Amino acid sequence: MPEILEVEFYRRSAETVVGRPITAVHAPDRWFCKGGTTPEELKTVLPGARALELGRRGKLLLLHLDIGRTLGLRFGMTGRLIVDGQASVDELEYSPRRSDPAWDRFGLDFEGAMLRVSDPRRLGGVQLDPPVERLGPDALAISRTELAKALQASAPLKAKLLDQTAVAGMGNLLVDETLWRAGLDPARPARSLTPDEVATLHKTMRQTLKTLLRRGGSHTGDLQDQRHRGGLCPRDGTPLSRRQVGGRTTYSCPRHQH
DNA sequence: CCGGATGTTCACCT
DNA sequence: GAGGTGAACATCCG
Repeated sequence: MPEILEVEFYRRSAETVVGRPITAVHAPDRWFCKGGTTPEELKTVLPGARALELGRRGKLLLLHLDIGRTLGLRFGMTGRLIVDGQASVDELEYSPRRSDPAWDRFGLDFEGAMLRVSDPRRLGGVQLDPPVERLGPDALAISRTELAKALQASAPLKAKLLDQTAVAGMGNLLVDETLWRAGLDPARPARSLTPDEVATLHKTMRQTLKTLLRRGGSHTGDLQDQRHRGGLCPRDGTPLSRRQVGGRTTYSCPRHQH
């Protein structure tokens, strides 16, 4: 997916629909409707409603509607939000360049605007009143204290950062980039971090998200070009370690990440 | 041809 | 309960 940065771009690009009434609902894929939400319900509830504002919690995009309901959009790994027929994030590595209309899993028409979720692999989804409370603090807003609390676990540091109920928004690329910059070993038990290390991680995470947001996305990290077998640490030239941590392929520098 | 890829959920173990 | 693993989703790429 889109990790938190891409979803933030989606949120911004979709601002254009605020205040406009929904005129039509496209929900051709029942499987894409999650958590008890059905195409029939969406087509009954949504027409006529207006978006009051757009929100986001981690990777979950939220349309707060004037009918007291909230529509949640998830993008999985390959989902894209298309606004007014134009993809808002062009360089989504694992999405095909051109979007096939057959991959439109959900869409809303507004007066003078439209949204489409194009998702080849169908890993995303749409849900009315999604359980936002199950997500941890948003990675772009989390405090040091909240981060420290999220790391009170024996699981690997990386696993907790990927756990959306602990911290919402971090994905595989952002976690590897952040831990590489912070000099922290992804496999360390989360709760083994000292208060100083938590402070460093917090500062580094904020700086990393800010920088990569400015650069244009999760794939613009300094580590990105070396995320392959035989890759070298951009900082010290050491061959990178490649292993599974928290169930995901993980690149880290054995020399400067501890 | 095969493996793996910015993700989440669930079943099934330990 | 916590944590780990593998499957499922479906397409593209090296």
